[in-house]
Amino acid sequence: MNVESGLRERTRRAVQREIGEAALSLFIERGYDATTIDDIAAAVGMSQRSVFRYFATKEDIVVGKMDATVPVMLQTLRSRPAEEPVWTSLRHLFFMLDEPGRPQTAEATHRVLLETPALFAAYLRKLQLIQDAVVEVLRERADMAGKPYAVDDPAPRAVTAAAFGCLVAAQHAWLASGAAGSLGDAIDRAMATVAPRI
Amino acid sequence: MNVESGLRERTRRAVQREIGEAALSLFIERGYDATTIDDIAAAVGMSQRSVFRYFATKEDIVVGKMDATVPVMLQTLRSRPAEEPVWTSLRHLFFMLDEPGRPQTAEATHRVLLETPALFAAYLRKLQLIQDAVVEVLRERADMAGKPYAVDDPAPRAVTAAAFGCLVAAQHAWLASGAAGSLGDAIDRAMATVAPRI
DNA sequence: GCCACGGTTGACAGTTACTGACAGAACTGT
DNA sequence: ACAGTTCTGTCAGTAACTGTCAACCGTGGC
Repeated sequence: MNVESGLRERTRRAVQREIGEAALSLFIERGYDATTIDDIAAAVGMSQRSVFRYFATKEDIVVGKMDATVPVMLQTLRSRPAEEPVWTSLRHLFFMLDEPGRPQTAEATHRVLLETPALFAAYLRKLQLIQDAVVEVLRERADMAGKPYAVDDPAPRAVTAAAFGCLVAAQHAWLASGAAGSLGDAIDRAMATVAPRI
Repeated sequence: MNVESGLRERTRRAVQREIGEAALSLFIERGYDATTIDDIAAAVGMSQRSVFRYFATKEDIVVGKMDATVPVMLQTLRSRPAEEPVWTSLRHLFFMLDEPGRPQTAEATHRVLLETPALFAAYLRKLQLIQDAVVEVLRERADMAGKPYAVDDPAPRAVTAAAFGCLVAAQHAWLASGAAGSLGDAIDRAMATVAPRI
């Protein structure tokens, strides 16, 4: 039994998912701060202690699921052609954030995420961690293309930060517009206003 | 007696400053998480309750002082010529972050700020709040220059986010280099790698 | 069918960041 | 000196965590 697919691991993920969905409903319904861990535990019929066995922190119940998308994002980035402009490659990272499947809850989720101070802060920090991983891949990519960045060259980090900044700006703009149109279009518009100097 | 300069207000700021400095020393010395509010209160000889009368949260002891720089930043931005490229104007916002006067503590402060998860998250969120104010001024500026942004144009927010992203990237790069050179130079290098599409 | 075992769970106690209430001390303007 | 405001410490309470431990439960060996 490897780590990936044991029964234990599967049930664990199922429980985690169930807690996450119940918690998100409560957060959307009555607000993040007004929802206690005990409320969430009661909603899924377990003790507070057990909820903390599945999520390290309350914020993690919302932003923790982003960890799962990181390997996919990195794989996406690695699979892009080496000659493609960096900005284009970075834009492809954000396609998976376009929340396929639940159009009506996407807005409510975004609202809770961006408008709850504690959650928004946790989200921004998580994005920074993702950026660290992305920068590493960008460096790999430049190495393989025969044009490695100097170790102290801030370019990959700065360009990545600019792209993620555009992402957050797009999410804000999209929410402000009442979630009119697709989030993907909002990201496109935001990223069209800035570009790396090649 | 107006709000600005009464004796009460001055002593209040003095106490706030004293708490801030004592807390920062402790954070640098033994780490943010390992320092309790009671430790800080004891260091300045007051009760825990009183510390919370000067700072809303523990993170605020570190990032709260940024609030004071916001009006200055906005004034700086407003005083820039309207024809100046936005990117140049934004770069001028960051000059005041170059920490004049305390070169050796600047590195330690940055390290605590960027390497303590809770603090880093609070810092990123604070930067977002500053960005909101900056975006407003950019819109004012465009209005007065006779070329207003459309209400749903993500450009000012995206460009601002990109600039602040470069700032954070520069801070990371500067720290990673062991604080070699000035932070201002690091910001220049980071911002040189990206530019708005005019 | 039974038992040993690793992982899971709930109950409990403890720490820490915060908040509200209140009474007394200190300070301010007159 | 007095009245009103502000500051302060104390106390009690909430909520997010964390460690501990005994009971429980599904899996595999016999």
